[in-house]
Amino acid sequence: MPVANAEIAEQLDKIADLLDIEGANTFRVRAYRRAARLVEGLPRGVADMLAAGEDLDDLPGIGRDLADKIAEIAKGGHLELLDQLAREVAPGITELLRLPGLGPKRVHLLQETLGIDSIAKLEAAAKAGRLREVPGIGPGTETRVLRAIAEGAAAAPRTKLAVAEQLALPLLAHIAQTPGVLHAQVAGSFRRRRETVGDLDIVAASASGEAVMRRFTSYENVAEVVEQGPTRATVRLRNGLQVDLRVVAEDSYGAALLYFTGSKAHNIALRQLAVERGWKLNEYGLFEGRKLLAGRTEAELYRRLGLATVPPELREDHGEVDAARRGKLPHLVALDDIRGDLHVHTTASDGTASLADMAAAARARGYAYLAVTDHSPRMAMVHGLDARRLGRQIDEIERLNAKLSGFTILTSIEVDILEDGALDLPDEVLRRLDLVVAAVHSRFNLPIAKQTERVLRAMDNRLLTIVAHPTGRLINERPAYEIDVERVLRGAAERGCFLEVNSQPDRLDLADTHCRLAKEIGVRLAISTDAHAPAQLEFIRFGLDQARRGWLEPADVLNTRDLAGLRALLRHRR
DNA sequence: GCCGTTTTCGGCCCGACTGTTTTCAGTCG
Repeated sequence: MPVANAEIAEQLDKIADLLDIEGANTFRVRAYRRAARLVEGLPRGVADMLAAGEDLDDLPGIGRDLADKIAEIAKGGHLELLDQLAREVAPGITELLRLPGLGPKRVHLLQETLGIDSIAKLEAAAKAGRLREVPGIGPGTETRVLRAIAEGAAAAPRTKLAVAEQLALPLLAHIAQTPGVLHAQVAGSFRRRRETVGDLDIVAASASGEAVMRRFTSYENVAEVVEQGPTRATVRLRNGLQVDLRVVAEDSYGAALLYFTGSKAHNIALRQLAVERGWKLNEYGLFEGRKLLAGRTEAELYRRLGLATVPPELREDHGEVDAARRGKLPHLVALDDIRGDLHVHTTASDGTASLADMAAAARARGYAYLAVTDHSPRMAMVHGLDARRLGRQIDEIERLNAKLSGFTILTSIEVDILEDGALDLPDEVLRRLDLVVAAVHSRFNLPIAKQTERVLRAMDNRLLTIVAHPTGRLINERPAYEIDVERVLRGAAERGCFLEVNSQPDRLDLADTHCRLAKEIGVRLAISTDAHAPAQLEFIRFGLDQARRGWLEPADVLNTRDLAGLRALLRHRR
């Protein structure tokens, strides 16, 4: 089994942590961290890239040395550097870094002076009141550390975007209503629309920071005020999510928004541009000496740096700065471009609303079409449709369509892809449908070659139109099944079929990096909700987020076509 | 450890808050 990119990133981060504790050159440490972020964001497996003879040295921030080390990890071999570091510095020591108030310097000092190299030893020393013997550490830090350990601070999973949204928007409204607040926005990975967020970052413009801070820290959902100053405060909400608020003057609002939206890598790239021009960029603005050149809006900051405004979703230092300089940023797909939904359920299988109600909801959204895709017989527990019941549904759709004008219900099904790649209904049944959505719902544990082959086999059937939730992952619950996404995408390109971006907040499958890979390979994607209730049609926003993060433009998306355009693409496949 | 029409050496992004301090290092984002 190939070593996953996430595992490689983890090892690189581990090396960075250990080097940091050891007191290595900070730029060397930074190089490892940068490499970890890069590997994490690659759309393809490093192992595959190496097998294809690609040189990792070509990647930005990766030189000969790191390329070799990454290759060594990817081959599953022991990394000599890591072994050596683990001998010099205790291997478990890196977990101490996750505690608040403990960074590399203090962790190093704790090991030197008290021999602490694990959470258990740290806890014992803190309880004995011995941490304060270490210079720079006092009773305050000791208490914080003990509390963090008690709360199990080590494992804080990231919050799904849809959940974060439900917490962020009411809080944002609360802050925006403070007298004197001119603007307020949620920045950070939330604004970049990453699939999960580690915390929330809110930026507000106001002349009186104290008033905003008081209102923020007294918000009813705040469980704890972690830190509070005149311009910055940190709180923890009742569910544990951390929220940072930063208040700036109106003249600096754009700069602060830019800064706190990140990503960190994007900011660094922008600052380098500023430095090249002899300027300085920080959260207060773009400066020439002490003179403010820009800061009120993001747009003017980008303009002064010679760039088109980069949409937040692209700010990952994945080529967007260069594209912005050359005027080649993509025109990202947006909600207005979506003409219909190609994956929804009704009460015929596991949906909660009737066919007529789902169609009415889609029509109310301004859509031109809706493909009804209930489950196939293999999904017995949800009463999947056999040929006869599907036939009845087709009849009902014809009756409804006859009464509707300017809106069309498309006949379809979410048919199971069986273990051998066959589809769960015979071709003569599938042939009657406008389109066929197919998905893997069983045998998630096949070896990667078999799982990949299974989906490729299914795509060999020219009646299959769209592969739904192609990796099967459930965020924070279940990892993707082992499947070679790149091979599936290339297979789809060869066969002229399509893959889905499933918009369910738990799925977001394909993921952003796979969207970008699909675009590079030339596979069009359907952004669908998999709605099981009328209100879930709204989830389309979350699928769009990931599509935008993957640089997709309207032309890359199947359901931006009007009905005639969609039918033309479907015919082409058959 | 990376990188280069200013450089193959000498740079590498920037500021707020905290705690433990008598002027600042470390942490954090």
